Amino acid sequence: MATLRDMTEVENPLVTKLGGFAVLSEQDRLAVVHASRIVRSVGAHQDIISDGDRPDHVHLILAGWAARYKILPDGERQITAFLIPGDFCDLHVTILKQMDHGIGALTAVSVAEISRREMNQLCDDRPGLLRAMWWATLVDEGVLREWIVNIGRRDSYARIAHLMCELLVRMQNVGLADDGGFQLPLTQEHLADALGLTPVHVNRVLQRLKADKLIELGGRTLTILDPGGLRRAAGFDPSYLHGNKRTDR
Amino acid sequence: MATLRDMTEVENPLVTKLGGFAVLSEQDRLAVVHASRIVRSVGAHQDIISDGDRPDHVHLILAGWAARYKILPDGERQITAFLIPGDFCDLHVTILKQMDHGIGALTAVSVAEISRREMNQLCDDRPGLLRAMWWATLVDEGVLREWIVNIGRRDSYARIAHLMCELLVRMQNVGLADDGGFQLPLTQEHLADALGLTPVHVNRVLQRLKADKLIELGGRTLTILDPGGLRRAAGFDPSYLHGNKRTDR
DNA sequence: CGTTCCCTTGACACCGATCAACTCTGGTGG
DNA sequence: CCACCAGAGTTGATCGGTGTCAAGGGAACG
Repeated sequence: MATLRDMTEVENPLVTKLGGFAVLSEQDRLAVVHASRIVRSVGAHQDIISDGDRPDHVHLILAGWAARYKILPDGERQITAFLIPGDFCDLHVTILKQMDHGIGALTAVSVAEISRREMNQLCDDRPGLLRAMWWATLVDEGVLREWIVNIGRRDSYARIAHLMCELLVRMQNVGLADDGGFQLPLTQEHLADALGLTPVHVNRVLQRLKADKLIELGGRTLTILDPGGLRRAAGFDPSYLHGNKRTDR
Repeated sequence: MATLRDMTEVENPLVTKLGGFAVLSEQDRLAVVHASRIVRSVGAHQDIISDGDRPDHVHLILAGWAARYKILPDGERQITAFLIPGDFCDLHVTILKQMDHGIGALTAVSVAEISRREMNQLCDDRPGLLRAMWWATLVDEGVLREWIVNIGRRDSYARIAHLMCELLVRMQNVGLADDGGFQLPLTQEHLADALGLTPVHVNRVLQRLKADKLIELGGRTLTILDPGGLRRAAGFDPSYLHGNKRTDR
């Protein structure tokens, strides 16, 4: 029978994600799990970190969805990233004076809080982990660039399709999705704020994606009916996610 | 009379940029200059690095303008970053298998090529530099996020104004601009590809910015006539650039 | 059983795209 | 020195994708 400890190890999404990139030793895995032991729960619609904060520890999402966002003077919101289990909120923000954006919980979220000191030690002691976390950081940067491309140059139909393709791969990389789909707890307003559209228009485009038999979306679950068709509609090329062993062909 | 060597030291834009963030020792400065000794010239419209490359050394822009870009299946281009003197093209790409985007020279460009090994040594020997380069990396990430906000939520007028505000600060940070303006060698098509607009529309908006006496733009030089007005029009908040001592109030 | 999100729908407005000239400028070669 | 040419900027007419506004419907939850 699995002990609670075993289960925590198995389910740590960061271990899953990094393990898809590099071979981690048993000690690497244990070190990550150990570092994630201090957990804070954040309710939906609460900030995990606010604009202007200077956190003294690093936050790692263990469960639930969050979003990086900025608020404009006129009150409009732009989401710059969706954070899912295994994602760091602020891996290196201690170098800067303060956060230049907020991170809000979209659902109930569990975050691990890892002290600066422990983080440094982790990187010093386990170069394999350091390298793997570097990789994760660079992938995050690639995602940012792809979002610029998505918002700047794709029409609303391809844009929404592209986001879904990306989220599918990322959810697979942490073991939270199979080929058929995953839990997507976002409202149409969240999608709109991430994609530079209005909720009304997102609604209409989602209906077209459903009518075209590319997806099903209801309750809080997204089903990908036609992965190839969705990728084609999106012009999705996953190379910017830099190959997880699990999801690469 | 200044020797060539002296001039190189004084003018190295990375030294200027990092010096705006942290106090660098004379040795730090010399180390940067020494590392930048191998220079390659790239003609306008040439790629400095192409999509799919796996460079074995790091590229640092010493003079001229370049752009990160991605080409979509339908041939459309999206620029995801403008690179100016003092900017790294690919600071950590050696961790990844290959580039997921290209970097093209917009003007004639001088790039320093710094070997992976030398880069590592630099960071190991000079923790002050390591920290300063971390800072530069985090600022680059902040810029990416701000571009998402810019394209996603600002109309074309504020969008173009915002880019100009950003470029002004960044050019000031490397000593290539005063309060009044700077050399801007971009075509209207470059601006369009960066901002998710068409060249025709960029043209019309530029005319409005001129008519409103916010800027002058002709030849290859941008003059900011009304910095306050431009910032207001853009909704520009420079905090995402994380404070250079030179340009902070 | 009511309240509160969230989703949905329709009519209409408008920003920015598209298409197709035309002009200007700087560089090049005769 | 001038004629040409290519690349960049400019202009006008028109189109269409997405935004806006306003109202209604439905499901979850106390």
